[in-house]
Amino acid sequence: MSEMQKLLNLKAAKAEIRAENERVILEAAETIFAQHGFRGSTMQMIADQAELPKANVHYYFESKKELYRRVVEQIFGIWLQAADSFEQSDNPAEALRKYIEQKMEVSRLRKNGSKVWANEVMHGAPIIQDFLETQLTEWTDGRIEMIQKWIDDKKIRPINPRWLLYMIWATTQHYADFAHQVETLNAAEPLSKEQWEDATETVFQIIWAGLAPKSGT
Amino acid sequence: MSEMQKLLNLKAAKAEIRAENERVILEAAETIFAQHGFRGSTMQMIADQAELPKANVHYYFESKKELYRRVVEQIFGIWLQAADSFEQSDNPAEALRKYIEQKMEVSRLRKNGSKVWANEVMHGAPIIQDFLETQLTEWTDGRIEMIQKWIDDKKIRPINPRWLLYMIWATTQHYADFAHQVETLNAAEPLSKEQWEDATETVFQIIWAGLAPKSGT
DNA sequence: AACACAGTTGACCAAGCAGTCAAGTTTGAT
DNA sequence: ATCAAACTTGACTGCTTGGTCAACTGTGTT
Repeated sequence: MSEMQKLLNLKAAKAEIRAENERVILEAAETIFAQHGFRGSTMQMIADQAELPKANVHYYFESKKELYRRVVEQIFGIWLQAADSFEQSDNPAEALRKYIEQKMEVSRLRKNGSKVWANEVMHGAPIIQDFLETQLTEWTDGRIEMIQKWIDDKKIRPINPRWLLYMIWATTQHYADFAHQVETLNAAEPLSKEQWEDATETVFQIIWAGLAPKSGT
Repeated sequence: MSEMQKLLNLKAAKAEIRAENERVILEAAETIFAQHGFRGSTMQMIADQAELPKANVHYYFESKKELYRRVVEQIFGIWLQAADSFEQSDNPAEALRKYIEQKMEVSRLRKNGSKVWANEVMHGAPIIQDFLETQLTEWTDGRIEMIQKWIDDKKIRPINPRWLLYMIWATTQHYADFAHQVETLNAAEPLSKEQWEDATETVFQIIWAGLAPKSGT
């Protein structure tokens, strides 16, 4: 075993502990930040959620802000990933269906992340303003161009693509950000699998019927 | 001047001071709570915004929670008021147009209120859960019945009315709650009057075209 | 056995904050 | 002029909380 190899083994073992702990803390932080917002969350709450002493959380993340930033960055990654589904088809109906389905899945499976993102943006995006200005702007402009092309090709009716995108974002995120309201209005029950599917289908149906030049899928 | 009259005059004068100060404080609180959330806002910030000493704010509102509750209750009133516009016509297209227009106006003019509401619901509605369970549930059930009747009368295509309502809420509130994102994507400019009108019209057009049995308004 | 080093943890501290209080001021009535 | 009652306000207090620190543990190397 060379010196180098030994060092690498040691580092690998330690790195694993570090990776696992960071994962646990990030997950706990996402939950707590989603429930209480940035200021409403305490490092103690996050530590309790992660089942670690508070000082240990500070060992892995310099500050509360740093931890929060990491959580928000993670969400943005997921957001972008879902956004890719827009590219999977050249057919407007299929592309939109895939994107809406994907965004609804994110709302269902990553409810906490969506809430943290919503909170961050609602308070003026103090942490991730640069993401909005660079990556989000680029992605949005690209998609607008794409939708405009559909319009030029008479594949969909002429509407302002920007407002269409906002409509999709808003509607799909609503099921995460306003989950509590949705559940209260659903006799205090979480939506069932069938309800999620029905809601997804309805959102797609209304939007697509609203866009199609004549009718049909 | 009777004893009673004198007392009433005094009371009226004092009541005016009280009413005015409460108004100023509530407005300041709405702004600050919208920007920083409940925990992120300090009584000092609210006092500064209202241009009053902090102790004076506490003279009019027992506690931060009490002040917050009053702000949220006020928003709910506005929300319900906008909701009335749904009733103004028996014609689905007109009723929906009025409602969407009204909700977009609320988003434009009462951005801060919308944000406070969104924040409250997102964090599990700890303060206004009773409103959700009573008034909001009643209103929603009523509207669902109404939309169902439109469907039964073949005035609109058969969709689940509940998801339609959520779609309208989500889309219109998006322009208030995510105003910062919308502005960032609009070259850091607030939407112009024309853009607001265009967005409103597009939202209505897509939804209505998505609902109409055949086509046209 | 001695060492190095990443990880763990209870105890502590300084800053910030909601809420209090007691001493003032203003206003209208007599 | 005097009084009462509502309003005003600077100074204070006790608690919460982000962050630190120094002592400790576990593990693999020599």
